[in-house]
Amino acid sequence: MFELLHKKINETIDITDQDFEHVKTLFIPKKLRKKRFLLQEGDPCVYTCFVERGLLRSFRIDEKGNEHILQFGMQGWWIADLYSFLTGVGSQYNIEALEESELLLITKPSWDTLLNEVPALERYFRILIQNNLIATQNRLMRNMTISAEERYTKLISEFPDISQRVPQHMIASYIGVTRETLSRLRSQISHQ
Amino acid sequence: MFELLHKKINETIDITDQDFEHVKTLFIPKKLRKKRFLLQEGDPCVYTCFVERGLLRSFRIDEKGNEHILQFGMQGWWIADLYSFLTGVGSQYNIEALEESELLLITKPSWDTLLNEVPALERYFRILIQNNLIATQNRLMRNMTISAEERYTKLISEFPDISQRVPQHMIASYIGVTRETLSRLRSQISHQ
DNA sequence: CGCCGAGTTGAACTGAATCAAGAAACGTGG
DNA sequence: CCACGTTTCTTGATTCAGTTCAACTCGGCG
Repeated sequence: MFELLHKKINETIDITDQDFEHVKTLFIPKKLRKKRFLLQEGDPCVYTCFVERGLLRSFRIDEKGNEHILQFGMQGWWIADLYSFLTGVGSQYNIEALEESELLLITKPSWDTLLNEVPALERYFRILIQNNLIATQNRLMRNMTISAEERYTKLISEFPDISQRVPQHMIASYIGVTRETLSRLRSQISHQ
Repeated sequence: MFELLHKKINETIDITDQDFEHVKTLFIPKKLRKKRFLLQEGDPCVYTCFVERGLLRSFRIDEKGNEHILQFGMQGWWIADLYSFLTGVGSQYNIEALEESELLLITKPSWDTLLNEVPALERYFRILIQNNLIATQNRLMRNMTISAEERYTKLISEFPDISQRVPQHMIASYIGVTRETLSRLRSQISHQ
């Protein structure tokens, strides 16, 4: 259950087996079935979630009822409503399993404990968040500079398996267009 | 020169005077005049920059020659091309002073040294980057969910002084519209 | 004085949204 | 294992927010 988390942490920092044993005690393993929610809009985000296996998404629903996907959480990634997790206020996002998933959850108090007791993890999380920030900045700039078609083709070339695992209307709402528009873009692309 | 940095660090972590004296030795103070560049697209981003006083912006120029602003760097904020700084590859962004500014610069080797010698700063930077990530995610979602007019009015209400300090065409390129569009939105707003 | 960057305004255009309808794929219960 | 309802995807017609191109004004500064 903890293999992937152990591997991921070891990729960025050195962690002793003893420290990792301590890490284990603070996480709550959870299986989540497809279409089940880990977090509903309005509820405080009690857990930060590491995805050992499966696939989740975090998304928001606007006034018109349209979904907007902030993030896909694939194996080895973290997913949460960060602001809600840190402050305890009601969440702006929903988090839902797109596949049957195995998760490792940690509460804010446990996370604080963990960072104090295993200070080396500060660096792990700093680098994790740093990479996430870089990726989010890139996505933001892409949304401002390139067309919907380019955003689609780049996404597919970077995450080829996404089109097998995620329904098209969700890919549309990730790149920031309607399902109809993405459908038309795809048919254009296939007719060269 | 280091007052604001000291204050900012002290707001998030406890740092001894001795440690802060050490911090001081690793930064390079620099004054940058209006319209001068700290970083040009293509050059590696050698420094991460703390803004003691003044105002900078980081931006990209697309194939059509349009500017897109990633970030404004106000007093007390950090600014850099993070990816270039961390990896050493050529930068995607330009960084330019919008006002006469006083900066504190640190190189990657010095920053690495700093984090190893003053481990408490890992937490400071983790939290700094965390807040930046939250803000960037919010901006991304706003771009996908609300109209240009709303993005403008929200920006102005959150940073009221921005409209005094930054020319309108840069505000336009920050919210992701052309200068003409922003000009029209503003005249609509003023005629209720 | 003349020039340049910043802002405004108008007209034509366009990429994407919206509204509407139907076809295909899926999965759940009987 | 089939039947039915739901979700997903497609296609067409229309509308709309924002872009593009072009011309003009204003203020500051060398």
